[in-house]
Amino acid sequence: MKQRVGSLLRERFDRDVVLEKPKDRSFGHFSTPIAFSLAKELRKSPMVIAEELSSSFGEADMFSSVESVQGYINFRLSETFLDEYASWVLKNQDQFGKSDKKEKILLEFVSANPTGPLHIGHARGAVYGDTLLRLGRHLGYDITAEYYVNDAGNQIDLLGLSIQLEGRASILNEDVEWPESFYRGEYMTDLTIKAVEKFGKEILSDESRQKELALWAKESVMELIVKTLADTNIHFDTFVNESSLYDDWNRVMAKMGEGIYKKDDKMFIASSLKGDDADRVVVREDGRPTYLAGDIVYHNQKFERGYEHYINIWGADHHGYIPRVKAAVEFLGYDSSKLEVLLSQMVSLLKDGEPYKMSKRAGNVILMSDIVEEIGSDALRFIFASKKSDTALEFDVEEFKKQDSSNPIYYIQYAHARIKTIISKSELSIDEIQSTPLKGLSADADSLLFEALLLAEVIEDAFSSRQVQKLTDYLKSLAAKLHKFYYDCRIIGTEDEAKLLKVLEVVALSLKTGMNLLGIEAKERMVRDEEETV
RNA sequence: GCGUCCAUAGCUCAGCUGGAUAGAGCACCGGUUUGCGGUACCGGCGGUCAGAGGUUCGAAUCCUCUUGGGCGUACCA
Repeated sequence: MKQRVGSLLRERFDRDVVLEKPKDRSFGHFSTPIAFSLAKELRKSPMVIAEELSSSFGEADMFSSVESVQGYINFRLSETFLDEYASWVLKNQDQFGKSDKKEKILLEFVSANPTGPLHIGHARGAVYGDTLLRLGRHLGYDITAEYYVNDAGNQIDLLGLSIQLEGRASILNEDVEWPESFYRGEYMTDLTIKAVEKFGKEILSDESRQKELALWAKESVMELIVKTLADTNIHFDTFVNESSLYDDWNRVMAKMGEGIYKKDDKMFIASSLKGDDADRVVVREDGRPTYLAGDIVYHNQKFERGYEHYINIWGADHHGYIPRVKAAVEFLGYDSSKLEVLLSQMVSLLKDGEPYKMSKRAGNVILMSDIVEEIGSDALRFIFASKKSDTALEFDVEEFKKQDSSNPIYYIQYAHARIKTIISKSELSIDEIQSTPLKGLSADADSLLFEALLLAEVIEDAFSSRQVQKLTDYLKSLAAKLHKFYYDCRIIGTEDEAKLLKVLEVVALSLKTGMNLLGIEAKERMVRDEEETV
């Protein structure tokens, strides 16, 4: 819609035209301040220019009016145009807001270590990534959702050791010496019990079997992670294990060419040549690779698989890694601008006003699965999707647990359910409603319809700017308009019933499409939760 | 120190390809259609957009500096 208006104006004026939403809908559907920017070169006042330009439009079927007001040019779309679009959308519901993008994108997100369950911080990145995935696919992009499993290195050794220690302490009742860092928490107790069931108690005291134990535990933790994600409607296409990448090690190092060098028996990446603060160790003296080594082989593998664009979603605490990985990509001979790293900022929690420090090793974490269980996947997804991902977010767990109408998800779902209810109450058939021409709509109905049709623009904007909160904001505002309209305007039994229901159909479709893109269920009927009746 | 993200209403946050009077929710106060779900709607209260310069016809939005915070600055992941 906006694209069509935009391209029409571009042809007309032979330049890009800024199109915006007028502050007040009574001005029209779109407006442009172009007269202000033309004022200087034409040496005329903006008012005069706007006046001339607007009167030059005359008869264009897209617009019912083009007016100049104080230098702005305001466009009002014709009812014919809006009706055609509305009718098309209702006939082709699953096409609403789709586009014909083709690019192949590899989207990597979550990638939490397989050493423990997902916590609330992971949940944010997971929701952000999955929402982008849904938006992108809707627009036609060919996106692969990938999870990188760090199943090599220290943390895996530590996982095996932690289970042994836990078992020796709690099952064999030995006095054990705890190292400085180790994994603990409820899941470790469960894992240890399961490990003993599977392997017998002997494995707890046999240091040589630590690796075996760790690899088994890793699989078990991954199952847990996958289940938690699935409970939030998040699914991955591919999982890449870090451990599987090292067969390629020598070839990749050779490919790095001058980007890699040996010094003091260690291997370094010359990342300082590519804008990093310093060169980084890739292989230690004892031959063990560092964390960065995995990322180098992994990114090489990604680029060899051949996508047009790569998106990584990382926790913001990893932002220092961006220059290193980009440097590696360049040394490998690829265009690092194809790699886009998006950061998901920290989530800090309060509990009853007190800071709640998250630390996986301490075992004192808020688990994603617990929150999903408490407030449901829909609310969790909505809350994270509605906050800019690169801004730190703080909230009180207690408040997060509330399940009343202060949660905007209920507000939006109620709007959708209200429409479905009223349509079921009407005696008109769906066909009668959808085939009614939209003529002579009130200003409010016209405005509501227009707003609902804007979904397509919102989806495109939200994805291309990677700002998924634009969609939640839009849905909140559309729901608010619906509720207000519903309150102000009687529908059933009026002579406008068919037209108005058609408008509401479009609103419902827009809300439903938007919610589905957020991975949220659009309810047909709201059922009040069983409250504890006192 | 350096890098990076940020600072908008009492609280949580939108708005930032520069544009018409800076928005929403929560909280607080007061109201609501002889009608379709009151899980709704309306009004009030509340802002030197951290501060200072600059660019511009026009700045919350762009640039510089200052202040105050989060995160990073590992041969940890």
